Amino acid sequence: MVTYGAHPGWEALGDPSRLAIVQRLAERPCAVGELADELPISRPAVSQHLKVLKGAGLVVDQAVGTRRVYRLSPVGLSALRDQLDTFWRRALNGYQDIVDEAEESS
Amino acid sequence: MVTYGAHPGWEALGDPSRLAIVQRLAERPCAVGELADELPISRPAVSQHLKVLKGAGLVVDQAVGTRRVYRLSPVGLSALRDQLDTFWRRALNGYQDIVDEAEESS
DNA sequence: CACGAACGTAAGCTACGACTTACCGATGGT
DNA sequence: ACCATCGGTAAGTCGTAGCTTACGTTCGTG
Repeated sequence: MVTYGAHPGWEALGDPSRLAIVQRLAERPCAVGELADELPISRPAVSQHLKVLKGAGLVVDQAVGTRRVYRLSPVGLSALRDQLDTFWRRALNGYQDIVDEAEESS
Repeated sequence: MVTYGAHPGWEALGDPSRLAIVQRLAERPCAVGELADELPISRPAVSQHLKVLKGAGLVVDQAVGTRRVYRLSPVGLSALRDQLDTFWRRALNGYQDIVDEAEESS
């Protein structure tokens, strides 16, 4: 298993179906059935994926009558965004800024 | 499976071991053996992960004598960065910019 | 020229995750 | 009160990703 203590959002976005769900939710908030209609998987499969995305803090849900509307969570996405931005910035300047000093975050 | 035509980088970063490798490479360029020493997996395992990361365009390798030094690829990371930034921005403003055009009725 | 170091690849095993069908609870309308 | 809709959960199957060991190859060094 070996969790490495990484943000669960990366594993959540690693699945193609979940990334597709996130892409749909980036366009508009959706109920479970709507997502299942647009995707080549069953509705329970979508439900399970949403559970993972919710556990990773990437989506939030809201009960509307008998339906549950899901939408993206800005706070959850910002964590991944910042980390990926760090990777990109480090790679961009050719590791120039590493020479001086190191500050760590576990 | 069902590829959805997504960027392969998401699946590449979805594995905890590969994310750990990327984190190490974000600090400094590394050879395969160096990464294997810092990680709880064997050297061939690291090699296979690097192959996936390279296929996704997230890392580039350079032969230095008998060693292969890997480092992050800015261009590969920027694609993921932009997409994740789009997700984040859409979620942040509460889908305000979508309301005008799209209208659904069931 | 031979030996060791560093790496990639092949083969094989194992475990986990993604998916399905079936079932059940909750909500809303008539 | 009844029924239909919507969604989460359980149980079970199956594919495949990830890991290891073993081997082949390249490069540098004595």
